Amino acid sequence: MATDRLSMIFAALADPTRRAILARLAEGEATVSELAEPFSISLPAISRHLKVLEQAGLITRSRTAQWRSSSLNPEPLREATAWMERYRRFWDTSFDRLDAHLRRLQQPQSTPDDEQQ
Amino acid sequence: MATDRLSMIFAALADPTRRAILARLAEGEATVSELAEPFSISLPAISRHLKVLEQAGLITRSRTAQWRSSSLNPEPLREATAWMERYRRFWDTSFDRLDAHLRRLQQPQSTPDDEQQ
DNA sequence: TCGTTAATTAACCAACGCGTTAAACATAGG
DNA sequence: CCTATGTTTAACGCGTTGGTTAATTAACGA
Repeated sequence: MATDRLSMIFAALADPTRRAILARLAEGEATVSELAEPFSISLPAISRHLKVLEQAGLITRSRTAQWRSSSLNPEPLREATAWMERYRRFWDTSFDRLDAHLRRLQQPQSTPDDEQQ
Repeated sequence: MATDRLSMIFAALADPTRRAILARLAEGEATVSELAEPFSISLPAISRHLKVLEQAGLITRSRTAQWRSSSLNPEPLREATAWMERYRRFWDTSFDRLDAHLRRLQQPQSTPDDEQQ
């Protein structure tokens, strides 16, 4: 498994089944069986997708009786968006204009920097 | 390899070395050797990271003489951000307030939906 | 043409990801 | 208790990823 948090988040999002699960959870919390219903894969497979999402912090889980219900935790999505946001000036033209404006006003130009490894 | 575009983008971003390469490319285009310099891994390894980034559409490559220079292509980052944007209302409180406001005004509530698979 | 430099491809290996089925665990409830 | 239901864990297969070193390709330049 990936060691750093951001890698875990992106890796979790790299699977279409997991993204679909998140989309479902956006409508409200759901049990494992409910989440598995739209898919043609086994329950253990779903169970492990949920573990990946949980370890990435994208869902939180609670138990009542024999049901484990998952609910969306958006925090990591905010983190991932924040990382990408640093590149926004490369595609968002209005941001480009803002960027140019700020650069005219202030002295330092900031460029995105990633974690060194 | 992942089949859909979004999965390829997220998978490409899931590696810290590749994110660092993107950060370096945000400062301007660079050759393979220049990109490899900060890392303690071999040139072939870097070469394959670049192939992953290229296939995800995150970089474009050009050649002059024996140098292959890479430059950032932000489009996929915009795509990925657009996907996450649908969940913004779950963490952004000002969006929450806007969302609540819109829900009060209009009848249908929209929830994010993912690609079915 | 020959050597040097830049980069990729080939061949290999260990670890991981994602699926399976079968077994085990946890809780409710007759 | 025993059984049914919901979920996870175990054990396995198989393709992919991410690294290595060695060989190959590509282009320049004396």
